[in-house]
Amino acid sequence: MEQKRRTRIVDLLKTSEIGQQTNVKGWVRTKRGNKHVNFIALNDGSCIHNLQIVVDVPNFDEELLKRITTGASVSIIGEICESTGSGQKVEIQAKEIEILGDCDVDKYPLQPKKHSLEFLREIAHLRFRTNTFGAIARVRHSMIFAVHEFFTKKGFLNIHTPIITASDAEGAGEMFKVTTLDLDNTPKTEEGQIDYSKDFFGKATNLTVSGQLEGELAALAMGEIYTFGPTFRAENSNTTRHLSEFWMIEPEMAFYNLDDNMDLAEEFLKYLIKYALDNCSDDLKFLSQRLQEEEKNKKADERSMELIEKLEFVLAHDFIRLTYSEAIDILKNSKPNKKGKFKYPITGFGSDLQSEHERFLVEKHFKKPVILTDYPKDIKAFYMKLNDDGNTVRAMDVLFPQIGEIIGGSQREDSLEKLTGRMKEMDIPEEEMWWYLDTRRFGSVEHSGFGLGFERMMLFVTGMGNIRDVIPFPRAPKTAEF
RNA sequence: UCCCCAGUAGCUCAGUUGGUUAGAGCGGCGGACUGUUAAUCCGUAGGUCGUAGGUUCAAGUCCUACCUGGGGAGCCA
Repeated sequence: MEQKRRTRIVDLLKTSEIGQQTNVKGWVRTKRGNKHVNFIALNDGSCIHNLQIVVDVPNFDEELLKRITTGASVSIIGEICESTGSGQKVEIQAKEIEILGDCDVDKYPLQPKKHSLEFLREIAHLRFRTNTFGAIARVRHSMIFAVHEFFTKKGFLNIHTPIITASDAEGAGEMFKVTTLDLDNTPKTEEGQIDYSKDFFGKATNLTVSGQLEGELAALAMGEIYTFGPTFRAENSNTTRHLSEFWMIEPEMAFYNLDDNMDLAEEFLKYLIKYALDNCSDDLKFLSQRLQEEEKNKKADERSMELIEKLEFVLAHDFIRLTYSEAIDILKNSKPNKKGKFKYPITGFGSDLQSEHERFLVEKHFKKPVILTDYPKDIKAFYMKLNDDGNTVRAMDVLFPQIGEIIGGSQREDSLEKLTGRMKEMDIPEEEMWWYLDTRRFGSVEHSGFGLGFERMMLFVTGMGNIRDVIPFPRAPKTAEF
């Protein structure tokens, strides 16, 4: 067979070169027809749509056609034709068919029918071959690109922060240990503790839970920076919103106060959403239709807004900004609180906001994304700037419908004295953080930053319900198969 | 980690107060149809009822433990 470079299906479907010969390669989704003509739906991952291959059966060997089964890979040489059927504009009239890889239908788990997401999670190595996961993979790529484009346009530098860290003081969560010690025979100190001085790095090391502290070092020299890398949390979290390994975007900006920080966060989220609408419309339409079918099984009052409509709605409206104290007042006087509908009733300042409260504010009260600021210092991290009231810190959480906290950020404490004071209160050892504190010793400036969980953004943009479906190879407790 | 729900054919599920030979749809396979759109129509094969114990004359069905999956909570992004 003549080996010409193949044409991608996404390009063929846009072509006007009727009558031209072309070569396509891909995986068979379905084959149907009769003894005279067969139709192959071929997909090569370049777009959500399949290309229809028309096969005049008498022109081909019967045994060859039998091998064209769901999942088989084929190379087709044929002529681009206007389709006489109604499902597509162009199709390929096959001249030569080569089976690249057979696919035993008795063993291949993907069938030409609808599969549940739970089942596909068990065969995650093959789920790229479905419409849904193909669409998600393409949207995910577009979102990655949009992140870099947004920050590049704004003059931010991308900084690679370390994945292995020695710092365990940040307190963002349980960490995965990194070691080359023989776990069956660990060296011990005189006190009987594990002697990490004998370990690879000469000290105890972990996988990073955040690039923020290192990001601050860069920001306090480069101005505006962002990180976009893998992050690890060893929490035993079993939810639809948590992963043990996820990708986080953390911008950090010198000379930004909390208001600047909020402006940036809102602009950033809207940029990503607009990018998806502008560049992933076919995939989003497919994901939306999928969701609409699922929604049919729900009660009328539990149905959510259509996906694209929802994305456009978020673009069109300002996020609501209010302080923690204002939120507490709203919640305290809310119907569910007065009627005792909250599992955790709101009594006043200091109450921690539970998901039920966040959901009430976002989904019932404002019906828009909400940015909550100025939380009590006791429920937030040590590095957040203390307000003049001495009680609250310049924190901000961006809350999205269905997802909850999508962004957490703050203006950072730039006073060395106040920062070390907070560290003492929270029992964070100063010695280990000397390099971080140096930023406050030498030319400290007002600065701010936030962290966006990339997969949470993916949940929102794709409308998917489980975070394990928006990352190709999910890592979660008891889950590391693929 | 806690609470709730589920596990029956390749997939999605039904299976009555415990009772004789385990059911459907989809998918597969065979056949029919000269252009189909996850085609349609006819036929057909396919089961260690999650695992291990227990109760009972009798267990897919009841009890216990464990495993797996899902939903919710907490932790958070």
